[in-house]
Amino acid sequence: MPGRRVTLRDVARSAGVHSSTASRALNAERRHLVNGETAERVLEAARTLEFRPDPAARSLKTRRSYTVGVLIPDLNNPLFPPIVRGIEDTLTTQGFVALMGNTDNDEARERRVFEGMRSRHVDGFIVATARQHHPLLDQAVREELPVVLVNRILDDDSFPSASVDDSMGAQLAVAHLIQLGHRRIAHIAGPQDVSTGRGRLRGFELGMAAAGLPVERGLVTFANGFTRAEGQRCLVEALARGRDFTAVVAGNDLLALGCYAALEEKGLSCPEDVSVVGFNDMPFIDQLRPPLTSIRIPHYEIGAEAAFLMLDRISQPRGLVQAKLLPPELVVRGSTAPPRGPA
Amino acid sequence: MPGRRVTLRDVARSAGVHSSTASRALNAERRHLVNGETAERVLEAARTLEFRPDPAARSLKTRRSYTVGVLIPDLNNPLFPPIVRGIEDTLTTQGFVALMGNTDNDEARERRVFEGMRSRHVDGFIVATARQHHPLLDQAVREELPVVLVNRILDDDSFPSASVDDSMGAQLAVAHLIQLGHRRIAHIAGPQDVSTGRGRLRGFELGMAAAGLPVERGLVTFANGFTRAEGQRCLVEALARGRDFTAVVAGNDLLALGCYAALEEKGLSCPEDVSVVGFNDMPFIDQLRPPLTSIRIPHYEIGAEAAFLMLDRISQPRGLVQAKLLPPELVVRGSTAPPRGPA
DNA sequence: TTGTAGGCGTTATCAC
DNA sequence: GTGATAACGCCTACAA
Repeated sequence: MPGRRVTLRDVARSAGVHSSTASRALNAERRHLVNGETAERVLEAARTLEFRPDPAARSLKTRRSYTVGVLIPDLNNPLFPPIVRGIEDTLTTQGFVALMGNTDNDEARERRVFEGMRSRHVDGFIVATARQHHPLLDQAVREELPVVLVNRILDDDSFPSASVDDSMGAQLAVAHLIQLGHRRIAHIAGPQDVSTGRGRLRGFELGMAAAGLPVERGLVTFANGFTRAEGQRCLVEALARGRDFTAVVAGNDLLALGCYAALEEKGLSCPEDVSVVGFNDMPFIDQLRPPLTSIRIPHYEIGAEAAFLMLDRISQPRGLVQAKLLPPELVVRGSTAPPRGPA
Repeated sequence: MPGRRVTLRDVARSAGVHSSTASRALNAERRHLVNGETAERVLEAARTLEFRPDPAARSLKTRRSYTVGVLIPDLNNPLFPPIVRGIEDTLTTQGFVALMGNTDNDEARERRVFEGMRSRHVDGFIVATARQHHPLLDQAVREELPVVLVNRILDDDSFPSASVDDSMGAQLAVAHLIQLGHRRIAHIAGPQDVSTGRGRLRGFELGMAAAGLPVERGLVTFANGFTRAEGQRCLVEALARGRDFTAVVAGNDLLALGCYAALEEKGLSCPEDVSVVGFNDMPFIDQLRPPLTSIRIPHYEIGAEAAFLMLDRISQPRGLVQAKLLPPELVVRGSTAPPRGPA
């Protein structure tokens, strides 16, 4: 029934004050400049009128758009929906909104999306696509646009970031297998040009070292992508070198699915012949045969954390650059068991 | 290196005209009101100065934002990522951008998201959350904001919509089972207050009728939600009535997963004892045991189609109201087989 | 503590 | 065909 939109003046009129007073009362940072009782009246009026400040008008004045650009490779990757939700839910609490863009890891597309957002004056970029060298990030920095990385880290800590402790995750996986009695453990490592691939490999090595186990050359195989096909190729390759391992830590769940396929192809069974641990705890992997043991990553929380970092950044562009590292969690299912024979 | 932002006045000054003239020259629709030569000069100036109109200012005046709000229940539902990508990819080609909001089917949250978008002057709403009665839609209509439904239809054709032919999908499933030799087929029907639930039930009935098979009372069980738990509950219930069916058409894949669980619980096997057909062809259901036969829905295309309808709507608010119905496709996998004994 | 006035960048509506 | 002026809704010096 309101029909027309409610403006600040309407609120002011209804509260019997001037619009500037209303403005002050409604802004938490300037509320102290106004009589407590008056402020209360304004807030009350705003509430009953369901006043919503117009971001366009505000933006015109403050040079803020209350909008954040989110760059992800591909929303269809099940990793990203929960991250995006975490981002969105958090931004919403502060009246911000997210513009989402899929880049498909395609440079031209990435640039197009970036420009589209920049021209809409986004207040910052949350980026999930960071490779080691990234011209877009440089440009954002030049234009003093805040950038927060999510789920990826660069080697130098030049950007705030929210991600999972990949190394710890891989260590959890290795420790679990060792506790089951495994001694010879293989690793299908993800691409080494992204931080997740590197971190998990390092964790694997650290985990083995912590148990005093050598990581021999043949135990690590490098995948060219986080795909099922690559997982299959790599494990087949590793098996071809002579199956001297009883367990595999896969760089992520898709690689683990590839391991399932490779084992089936070679007539081996999981977990009887080879235990498999995934990474990410994707939806529905508990429905696989066998249900996949995996490292659960708090994706939603990572997204939320990234959004918090962005909000910080927007209000304090020169603030501390933080790298939030969230702890992963081991989820034991049916794909891991003690090794068959004596090690 | 520009440092300061370039405004319309800068362009005007540089071209030696008044800002209103510059504005006209830069707007393709009003360019004819201005001397061709002058216009050329303005455009040239704009180009060299790298002028970018401020969307906030423009939006404040025109109430247009080149932005479309997308309301979905929950991005984590694997249905939606491809739909959203279809929407986004299509909008992008016309310089539009999507604001995404998750409602969790919660009315308060829905309203908040809606308001946030409205206040950002979105040019329209693409809505995936339509139940039969929907105050938000009424409000949008009152404010003359275009609304397009995606993946849902209302009974009256009051809104443009893009969705799949649910009835045809269920008919495909039934026909497939009949061809395998099944005669007594059960249906786990989804909630009847959403169009997908109703459409699939109708398709089931039509498919049975087309084969001259009766749909007896006990063969249809109604789920209270599209969840695995409900699927399990319903099939257990159906089995308890006396297992006189050899196949089940589930209202969607999650319900089908529940059927798997129910069969396991009762010591029955799929497809030997009971064939199961899902609906949606979610990612990774080909990895289940057995891989699930399902009805594939062209989600990306549905999203793209919805975006096209929205763009039409924005340029012609009074245009024809179209309901696009895309055809689904049967994907046969391991969960369906001929019935064991003679019917 | 509150009000006044002016402006953010753009476009619509008048005059000329 | 072009220029002047006012407004969109909000914020913020500055004055009272």
